[in-house]
Amino acid sequence: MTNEAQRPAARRRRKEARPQELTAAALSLFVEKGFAATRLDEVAARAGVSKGTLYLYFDSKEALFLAVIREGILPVLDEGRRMLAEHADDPVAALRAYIRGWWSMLGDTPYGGVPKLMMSEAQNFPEVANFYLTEVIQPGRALLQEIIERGVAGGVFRPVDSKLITHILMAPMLHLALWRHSFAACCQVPDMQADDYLDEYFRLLVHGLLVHDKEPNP
Amino acid sequence: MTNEAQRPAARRRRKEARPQELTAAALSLFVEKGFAATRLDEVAARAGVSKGTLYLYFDSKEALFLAVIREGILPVLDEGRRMLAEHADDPVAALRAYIRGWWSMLGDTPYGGVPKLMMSEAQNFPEVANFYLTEVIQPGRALLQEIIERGVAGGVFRPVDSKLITHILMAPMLHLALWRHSFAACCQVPDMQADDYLDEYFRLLVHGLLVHDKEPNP
Amino acid sequence: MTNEAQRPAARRRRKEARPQELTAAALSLFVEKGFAATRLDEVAARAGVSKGTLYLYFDSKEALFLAVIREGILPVLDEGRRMLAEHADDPVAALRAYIRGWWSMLGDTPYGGVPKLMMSEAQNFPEVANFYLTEVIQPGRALLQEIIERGVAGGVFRPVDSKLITHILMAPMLHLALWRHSFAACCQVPDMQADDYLDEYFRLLVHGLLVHDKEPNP
Amino acid sequence: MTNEAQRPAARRRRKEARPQELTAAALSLFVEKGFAATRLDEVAARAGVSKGTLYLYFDSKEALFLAVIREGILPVLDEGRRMLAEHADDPVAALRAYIRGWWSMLGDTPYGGVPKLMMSEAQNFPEVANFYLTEVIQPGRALLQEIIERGVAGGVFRPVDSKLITHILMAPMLHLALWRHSFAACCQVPDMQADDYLDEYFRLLVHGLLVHDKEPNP
DNA sequence: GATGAATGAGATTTCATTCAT
DNA sequence: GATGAATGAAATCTCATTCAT
Repeated sequence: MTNEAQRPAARRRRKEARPQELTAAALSLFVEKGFAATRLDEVAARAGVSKGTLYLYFDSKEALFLAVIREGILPVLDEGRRMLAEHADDPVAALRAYIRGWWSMLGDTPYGGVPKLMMSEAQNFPEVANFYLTEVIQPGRALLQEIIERGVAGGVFRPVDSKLITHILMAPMLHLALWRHSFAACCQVPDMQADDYLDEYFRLLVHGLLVHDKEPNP
Repeated sequence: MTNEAQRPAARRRRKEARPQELTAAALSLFVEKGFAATRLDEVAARAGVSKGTLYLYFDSKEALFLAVIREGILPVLDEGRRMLAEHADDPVAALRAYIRGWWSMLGDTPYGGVPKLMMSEAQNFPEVANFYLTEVIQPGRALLQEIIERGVAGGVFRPVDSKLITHILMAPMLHLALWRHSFAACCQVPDMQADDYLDEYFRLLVHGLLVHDKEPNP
Repeated sequence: MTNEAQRPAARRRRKEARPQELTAAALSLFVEKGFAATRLDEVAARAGVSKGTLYLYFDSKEALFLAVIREGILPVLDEGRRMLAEHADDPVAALRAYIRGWWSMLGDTPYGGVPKLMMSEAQNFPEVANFYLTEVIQPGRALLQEIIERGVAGGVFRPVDSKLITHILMAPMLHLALWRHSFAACCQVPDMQADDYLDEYFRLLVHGLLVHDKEPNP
Repeated sequence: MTNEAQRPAARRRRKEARPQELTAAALSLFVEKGFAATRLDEVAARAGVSKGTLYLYFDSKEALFLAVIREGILPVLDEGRRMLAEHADDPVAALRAYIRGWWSMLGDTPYGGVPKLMMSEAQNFPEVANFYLTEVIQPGRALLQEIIERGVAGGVFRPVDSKLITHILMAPMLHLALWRHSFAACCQVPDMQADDYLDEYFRLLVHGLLVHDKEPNP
């Protein structure tokens, strides 16, 4: 039996990195084609291993799917909490940071396809959907809700239904990510400039569409 | 051969109604499970016919998919154009009508699942995606864009990037439909009241989040 | 109940002609594609009737096949016997008449595809093959054998194994028919002139390939 | 990936031998039943593998058919050319060698069924038929034509239409093979002794039917 | 640990046959 | 008698999973 410590470091590193190489390949394909339409052959090929190797690390295709979803999303929440604390006294800045942060740390990374994937597959994998809802969506929305509620309490934001509004507020961000992994990926559409999109969105949030006689924050 | 008009009326009526019965069954299943995960057995069973019957009307599973997408969406656009004309002089009312109309005539009907389906499958069916983009999404957004541009021209709306903003404006509506056909369909989540959601959204659009010293439209 | 005698003559004629219209269509398709690869849809379409009509006249696809083979071949044998009697005293002329007659009355008619069909399907329909062998092939060869044996007995033909030689003698004729319904029907090959082919064949039969010091028919 | 040379020898040998095991099984069944009537289940069973295995080596049933035809026929032509050279000065011997060689190296081997198969399926697979025509039939006939033309040029053979005559000369050989794989395989017919048949045929070719020593019709 | 040939259950697709009209 | 929509058994084909090497 080889002693763990005696094994060459390179190989040990490789072995430990394997599962993530596999889930990364699987993620990109699941997002691209959906779970059912993705063949494990392709996943293995994209990860540069043989099909059998997948089964050394994951019991089944479903287990692979679960691992894909589990992985790498939760750490982001901590970062979000940290940011929120930083801007505790300025709801507008916090909102801006939330939007920017969501995009740069999630939407614009390989994990940006997960919302599409989870929406597509929620009904096929109710337990996974529940897990994702509980562990990712709801905590993420709770952060946003807190920003909103602080703003309202501080008299900066209008009184709103803070639960409902989080759904509404998330939608344009999610849409940006969904669009990128659907129509933008297959049709000749002019690239949506994410930064411009998010800026425009932020202004919409803050001011609405109407022309106001007096600017609120001079 | 036999003259069409001479055929027994009952059978003819059935023959003509069949394709829509089949696409209706297929639509609901494709939305629920996705294209690849839907078995034709199930489609046939839900439509109350045998598997073979599907092939009397559609050459293949893909052809069925295309028929599902083609069907019944386009008429709605005319209705939208009519509505827009009705509110030609009031951009705010037109916007409200657009949002409400989209929901009642699309989002809240069996076709409300099509956005989810198309997003999920866009990369697997680029030609269909292109068709949908060209025939449905872009005309629909053009209507919205016109509302916005009229509002801006009339001094009612702030100047905005009218192309970008249509994406942003559609997002919460699409999200409502996507949510209903994904997490809401499989997880125990408190039902999102569509009317409240859309009202809240409309207020957000009009006013933004900020408290304004002076109401713009007294 | 309609009395047979009262029915319009045209209709009665049509009804009696039906089975032959159907077998004619079936024959041409069976020869072209083989039994298994021929769809009853096509047979019906070529005969200008509906699929269901086939089942008014034939119990099954196999029954149709059997009818195709049964039909219209046997009368030819009588004609052959007549011809043989005509040339009873001249084996060479009889042989020539046999070859020419076979081609003009069988090979060059719609039934010219039957040899191909029967060869292709013999192992799938042993009973039909046996029927065809007994009723068509063997009587046909018996005629030929008699020609040969008379020629040998009369000192005109060399002594030969008269059983074996009939197989050999039939082969070029059969080959002409097989070729026409296989490669000639699908590949760009120079048309084999049947008359030239059969003349050349007849000369080969009579003289062989060798140059003989003394020509037999100066 | 893995180096080909490092793979276990046993498995590699198997992998390389597989396609031929599969085409051998397919050939025998295609000849027996025809292409359409042969089920892949049967092919797999006869080859001793599972249905899925066929698809590791051939993309479709049609691809399997093409492979069956492609395989193993062409080498024989070289052998034929060698033989022809050997008998360059004796057309009669060359002809005898051609007949005997065709039978022993093609007709009497598993490939002896290919002529029947190709004739049956030519119209269903025009490209394959064209390939077979160009690569097998025409080169084979060219060899025979050369023998004939040398014989004529040398004054040994009568002047003949050398193109037509090759068709005629091939027919009895082909017929022997066709017969064996059709009626002989399913009906109780006295076995045709191939050697006797070919001898008798050779004599017919050389001498014809007529008695030459003395005027046949005194 | 890693491989990839092999499997077989299950999907899509075909088509001979039936039967209400 | 004639039709052709509908059927469902059986074919082709796919692919997650296994396991000998």
